[in-house]
Amino acid sequence: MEATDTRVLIYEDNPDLRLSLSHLLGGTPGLELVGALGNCQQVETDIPRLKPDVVLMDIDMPGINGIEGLKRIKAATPKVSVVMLTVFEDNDRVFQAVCAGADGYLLKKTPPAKLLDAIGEVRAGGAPMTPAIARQVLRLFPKPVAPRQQEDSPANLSAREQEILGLLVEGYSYKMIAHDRGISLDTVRSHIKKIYEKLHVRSMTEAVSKALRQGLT
Amino acid sequence: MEATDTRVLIYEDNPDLRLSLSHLLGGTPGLELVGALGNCQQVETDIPRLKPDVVLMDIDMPGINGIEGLKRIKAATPKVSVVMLTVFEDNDRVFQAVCAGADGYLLKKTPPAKLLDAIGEVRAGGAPMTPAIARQVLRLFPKPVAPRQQEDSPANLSAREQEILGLLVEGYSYKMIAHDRGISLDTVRSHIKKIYEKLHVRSMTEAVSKALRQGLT
DNA sequence: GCGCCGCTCACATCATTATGCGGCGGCGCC
DNA sequence: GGCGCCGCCGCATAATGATGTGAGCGGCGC
Repeated sequence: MEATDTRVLIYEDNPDLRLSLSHLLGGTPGLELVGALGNCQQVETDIPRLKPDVVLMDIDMPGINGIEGLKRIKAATPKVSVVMLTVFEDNDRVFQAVCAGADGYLLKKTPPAKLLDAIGEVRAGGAPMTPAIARQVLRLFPKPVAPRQQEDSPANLSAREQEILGLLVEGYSYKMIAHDRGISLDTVRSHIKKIYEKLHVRSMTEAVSKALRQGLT
Repeated sequence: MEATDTRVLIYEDNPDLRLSLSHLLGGTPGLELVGALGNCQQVETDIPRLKPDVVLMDIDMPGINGIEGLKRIKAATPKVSVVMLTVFEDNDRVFQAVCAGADGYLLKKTPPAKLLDAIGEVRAGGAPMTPAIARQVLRLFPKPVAPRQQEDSPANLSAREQEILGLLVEGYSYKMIAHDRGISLDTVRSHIKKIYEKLHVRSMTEAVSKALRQGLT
């Protein structure tokens, strides 16, 4: 999938740490270190110039801090993934970073191997963060209205059929359903055939679409 | 430091997985498996009876599902930590789980060692989750604060890609799309490949599910 | 002009799904 | 007891989808 290396840009005001991060990333196959800067004063021009895929952003920096840098990056080029680096897991910083669209949040003491993992994860669409920070995020999460849909329309599907339809909606394949439910592949086929008949559809996508739209989930 | 073992309770309807989880946890020093149940019909009485510190809760269960079980636990005994287990990291489930107060969210395919780590983390006040799920949580987050434009970002899908995704949702096959839009089958494949990459899915059903749930239609 | 991106197309290969045929045991109903 | 519905299982074939590699063309921005 990835034809080229992942381009990584570092913002870190501590020269020692900047250097060691540079060495770490520079010496890793699959990664290309496109820059290691001590501040993000020129972040707006740095990004288009260096075209990073992933930015490692220290939060505590003189001048423009990491949160502000993050905001500017996300405002101009939201595609670029930004992983925040910090020493403390303080609530307020996490909150601000999350609101500003951070794609990950790691402690500086994160071991090198984990850091490299994290870059891979963020490239794969993940959001690396330490469990402690994840907890902060969950705590910050407001508890808004859960758009509760009322239970309705048995849609003449049997309980088993509804169950399997639910799994299809979740993206399960026949194989996965069979394995997860401990039944044979042929049985899954059998159930799905009947579901199709009852819903008057002829493919998984139609069934999923109908299920979601009619709230059979 | 722990004077007593961590008491763990499992809810998992798949007998095979339930058994292997039981063996894993039962054979781990520092953990005490207090139960491994196939459904959470009696969750309100299970908890005070078994007094778990940590609950591993499968999301997809017949009868009372994991989200509902989670809510009931949190309503009665919020101190108990609940880690959700699921096969797929779909947006809606994550959202519901987070809103209901889940303390962690892991994939079933999580390797045993990681699972044990996760139990330790949650006991230590962390919130174990996979990076991909963490990302979901972050995506869910900024809504209430909305520091800037909400711009429901078409998920960086190009116009053509959205168009084709729309047809998938309608239940069109590759062939039908090709014919309908007057392009070749291979072109349809090509577009869909890119859609999958951008949505981080691997099948039509997942794409359709994601599209409908994220309102890309 | 050059590079990047979106859109187009082709060929190939393997995996999964769709469909039709059948069979078995259990359960509730008249 | 027969009948219908449900859940389970198997085999076989054809169609469709998933993934990789590669390539041409036109527009846009620097």
